[in-house]
Amino acid sequence: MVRKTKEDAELTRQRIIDAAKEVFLKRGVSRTTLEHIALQAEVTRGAVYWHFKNKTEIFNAMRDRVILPLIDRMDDTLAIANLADDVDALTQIENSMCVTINGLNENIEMRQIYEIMMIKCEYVDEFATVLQQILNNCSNITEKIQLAYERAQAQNILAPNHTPHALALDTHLFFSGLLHMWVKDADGSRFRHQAKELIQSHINLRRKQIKL
Amino acid sequence: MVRKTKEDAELTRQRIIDAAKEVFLKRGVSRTTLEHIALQAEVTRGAVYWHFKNKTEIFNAMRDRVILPLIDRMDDTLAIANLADDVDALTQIENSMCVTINGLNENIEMRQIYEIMMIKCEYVDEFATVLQQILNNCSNITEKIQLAYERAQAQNILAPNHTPHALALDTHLFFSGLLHMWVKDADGSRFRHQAKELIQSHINLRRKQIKL
DNA sequence: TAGTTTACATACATTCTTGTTTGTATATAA
DNA sequence: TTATATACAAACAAGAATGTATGTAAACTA
Repeated sequence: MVRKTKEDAELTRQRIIDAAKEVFLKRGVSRTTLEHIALQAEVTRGAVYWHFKNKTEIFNAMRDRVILPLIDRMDDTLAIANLADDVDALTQIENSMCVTINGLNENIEMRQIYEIMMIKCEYVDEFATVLQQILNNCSNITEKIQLAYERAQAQNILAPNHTPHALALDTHLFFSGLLHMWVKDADGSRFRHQAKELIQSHINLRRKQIKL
Repeated sequence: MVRKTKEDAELTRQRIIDAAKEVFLKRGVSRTTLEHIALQAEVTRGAVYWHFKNKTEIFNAMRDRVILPLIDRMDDTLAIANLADDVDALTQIENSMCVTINGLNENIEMRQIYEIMMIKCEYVDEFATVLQQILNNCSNITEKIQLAYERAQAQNILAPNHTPHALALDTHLFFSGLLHMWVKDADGSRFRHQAKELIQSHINLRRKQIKL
């Protein structure tokens, strides 16, 4: 039997992405051949070439599976709308970071794809554009964090003598480093188990101390 | 003419490493072939195979050129010996980070090799061990930073309510993120130009505020 | 100064990948 | 119900890349 229904076809497409993810993780993106992916997906290269133009397209499809939802969630957590709730702006920032860490902890796929993107992919040629997207994303997030810090300042919960801009950059770099280490620390002995404490302590450093 | 003197041979060895660096940067480590490297070095693959067993060995040789000296320099800056000078422990930490940023600013080769290691290399198989080395290095640096924070505490220049351990991890993650962004921000528009200010502000956040 | 080793260049064999082409059974649309 | 497009499998062709084997002239050594 060859021809499948549209639903079946979409299913194989997803299985190819799944397969690619597994192989990318094991062998790195560059060393992965379409044959590897096809084998893992239990189809032939014919199927792979039918659904995707090349490896880059598969990579992007895989990436979209986690990146798009994630950005949304971070945005949500940092949104001004949440001001209505009882969380202050600093807690908002803390939560926005914890949301991502939670995602990594609970969602195996997200963990895998992050690992691929961070240490199993070379950002050259076609992949250089991905890097630009990542950088743009960083700018966006930093801006939103800065807005949150400004709100924190207005709420008078921020330790004095620091500008929201500098704080936002510092937080973003901290978080960026945390994500990298979280991913690299595969056995979880160094960073993973204390990620949340690190985030808390990072935010507490910025909180105005209550005078006794 | 074929046979060269020992000095000449060492020279071609270095030229091969130089060439590898250039090609790695352009094409990524995986996509680089020994033929590419040979061409860039204006030798044949025969010469490359004479000096190196394979691509991994070239990569490691390249890596050693910057990693080994760098670790030494960071260690020096954080060393207790410097206590004799007039720099306090927090300034020591600040300096240790600035030393690396300075290196990146001034040393093209260091910049290039960092870029290769961070975004142009896939850490799988033989390269997985490199990742472990990097992680170990991170632990060492964090420990030394922690010691410096403990000294800062003893010097009574540290803001209260924060443990040296947490501060050290936070600083290390910040710095790790900074390095990553510094490298990714190739056009220098986002991070490179303000790296030092970011470091300063990161350290100032920890400094006990002088009471007015 | 003759033999040996070095520092490569050249040539070869093999395997891996890729992209394309062709074939085909079956959904689906008209 | 028939024509066409779909969703693949299978085969093909061509080029890359690797590792090794062989050749060789000059440097070094005894």
